[in-house]
Amino acid sequence: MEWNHSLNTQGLARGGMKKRGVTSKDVAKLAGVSQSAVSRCFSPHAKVSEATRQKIHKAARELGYRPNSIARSLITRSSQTVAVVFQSLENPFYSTMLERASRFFQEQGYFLQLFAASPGDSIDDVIDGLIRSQVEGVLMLAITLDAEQAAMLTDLSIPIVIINRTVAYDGVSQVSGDNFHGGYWAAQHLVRCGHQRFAYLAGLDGTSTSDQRRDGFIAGLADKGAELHSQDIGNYRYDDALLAARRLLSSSTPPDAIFAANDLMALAVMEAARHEFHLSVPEELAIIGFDDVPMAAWPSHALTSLAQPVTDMIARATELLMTQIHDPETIPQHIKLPVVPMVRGSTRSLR
Amino acid sequence: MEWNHSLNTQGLARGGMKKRGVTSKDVAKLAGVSQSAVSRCFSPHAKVSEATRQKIHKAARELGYRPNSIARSLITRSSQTVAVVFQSLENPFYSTMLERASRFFQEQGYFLQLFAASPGDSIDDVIDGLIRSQVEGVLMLAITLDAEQAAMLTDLSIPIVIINRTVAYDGVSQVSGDNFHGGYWAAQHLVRCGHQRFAYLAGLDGTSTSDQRRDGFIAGLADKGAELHSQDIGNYRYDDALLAARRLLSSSTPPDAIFAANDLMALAVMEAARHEFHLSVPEELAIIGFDDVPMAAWPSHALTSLAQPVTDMIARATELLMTQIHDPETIPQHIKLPVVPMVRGSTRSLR
DNA sequence: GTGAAAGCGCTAACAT
DNA sequence: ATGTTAGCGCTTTCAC
Repeated sequence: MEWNHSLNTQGLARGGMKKRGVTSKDVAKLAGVSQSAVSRCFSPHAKVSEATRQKIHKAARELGYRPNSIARSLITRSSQTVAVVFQSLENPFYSTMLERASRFFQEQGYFLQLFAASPGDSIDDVIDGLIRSQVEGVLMLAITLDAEQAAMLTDLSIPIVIINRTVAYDGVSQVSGDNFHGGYWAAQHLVRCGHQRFAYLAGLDGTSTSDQRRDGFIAGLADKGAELHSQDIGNYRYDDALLAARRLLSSSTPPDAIFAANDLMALAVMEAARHEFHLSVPEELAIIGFDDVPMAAWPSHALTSLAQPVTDMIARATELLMTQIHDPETIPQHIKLPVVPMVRGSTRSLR
Repeated sequence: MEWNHSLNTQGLARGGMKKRGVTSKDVAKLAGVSQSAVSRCFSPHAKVSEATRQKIHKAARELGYRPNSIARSLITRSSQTVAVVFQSLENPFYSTMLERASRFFQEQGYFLQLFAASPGDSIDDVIDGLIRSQVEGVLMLAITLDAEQAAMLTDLSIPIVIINRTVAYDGVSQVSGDNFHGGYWAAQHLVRCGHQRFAYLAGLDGTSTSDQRRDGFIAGLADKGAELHSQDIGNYRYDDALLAARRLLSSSTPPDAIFAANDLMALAVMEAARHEFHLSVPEELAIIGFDDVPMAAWPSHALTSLAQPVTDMIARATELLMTQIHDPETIPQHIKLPVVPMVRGSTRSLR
């Protein structure tokens, strides 16, 4: 204990020196109890007498003791940590979800580790990090895994919930909007409004959301005897969508209706159409987005969009993850939530 | 080892059962070496012969071994984790910073733990979490600490970098824009454009950014012989700013120029002015924001704003934090970066 | 109710 | 270069 003595006499006084924190042993010594008594005292179901509880808390407060959760994790084999993996936070749809998830897990007494999946890179490095840090569950924000990657985690009984992407195998939970019907509605609505040349602005190539929305859009057109006039890709990003919009609208026979795979891109189309091509929206160009981010409702944009129930989605996803963490027998679920058309000024009124 | 035997014969085969992960001991046994050899093999400066390295890696790959970083953290007393604490991610200014920070720390081999500071609540709970989880550094996104709270962390030699808030004491680093001069410029610009009634839309009450921008604004007005006509508060949030804008513009003598403490609020003012009060911007109402988020530059908004160098800010902050983590002797710095006026259509042209 | 003792999975001396 | 040993700070039997 001489070591701790030196800590208290000079370690705290001088700045800059790397010192170890207060341990349960220090508290035990000051309180005159055993180290295990201190440990019990900081456990939820403390079997300690009121008298010792007092002594220990007093000593703990004096020393500024906080249980080291790393040591706790090692012995209990539970990190009390969940991971959130994301691609990009440019879309407020995802930053909102992250914020909600963060608050939710924090309330549940869990820590949240954040992992960024770089667009180009493989996600294997992220998976490695997830396993090394022993997270107890993973929330994937618009991240796809193949079956093998998912198995790496689920084999270690680390549950996964994927938001806004669908995968073809079981074993992971997923929560997403009804992309197909969203696309379908967009097509039917545009046809009903009397448009002729329908373009699709895709999100990220090969993502389930983008593909399903496109498939629904094409099916919706087909059922009205119409077909896709043109398409381009905007990677779900504003800047890329701006470039795509310019390409689409520069055509000698440009589309008169564009369905974009998310609002961010739809708004880029709107900016380009109005301010670069001087088209009136919706008379000369109708635009529909997806997500219904708050900006879509701003009167300047008045973007018709398919609202994804973001509050519901993140709540279902986080609760599902917690359930699976607490009971590993829980069957992973595939939840598909309805999307709701929000008709605004970026599409013509019917008739 | 009988335990591990049962693990391998049935644990992996059956699903749903909670099993422990592969440890360095398992790998050692399979490779026919000591456990410490395995440990060395996964350390940066491995002093192992090529032969054993091969054997170990082969065994590790076979078993799917990954070092348990919790155990490593316990012995090395370093969690390889930094924390980011935020209030809200509604403003893309912060979600962008978070994304950048996440990628930066990940590249440096650090984990990132995310903590949400609830608006009303004290952040003592967050501080408790930071200490318990033994983070090695803390990035505060627009979070203020008082001296005592900061000392809790710095006494444990956990460096803190505060972004976009300033505090009056030393011991923590801070990176922010030059709020005062930003406000000063806004005032001078509005006066030069010929406006008469100047309103300030404050951010969150008592935050350094909001106060400094207001003080600069008032000083800028005063130097032109003008003064503040009215002010209101929007809590840095879109919705609250919308309400504030309605209050300001409903006055019998409404302002003809509003300086908002951030772009999100400025855009709310713009929406209300144009679409609810049918005012032309900038002829009847000039608007200036702060931050220069991407949306500000969209032609529909063309918001004059004071650009904060977000890329620079987050880079300086993260690098500073890493420096302080690696060398505890590093003196905390207070960095104030210049803000750059971006003149756009929401203010009249001069003369 | 309380303490002694045995680890959790790893790293880091210290021998060899 | 490799193995042996002693912990990191905590939780959790197990006696008492």
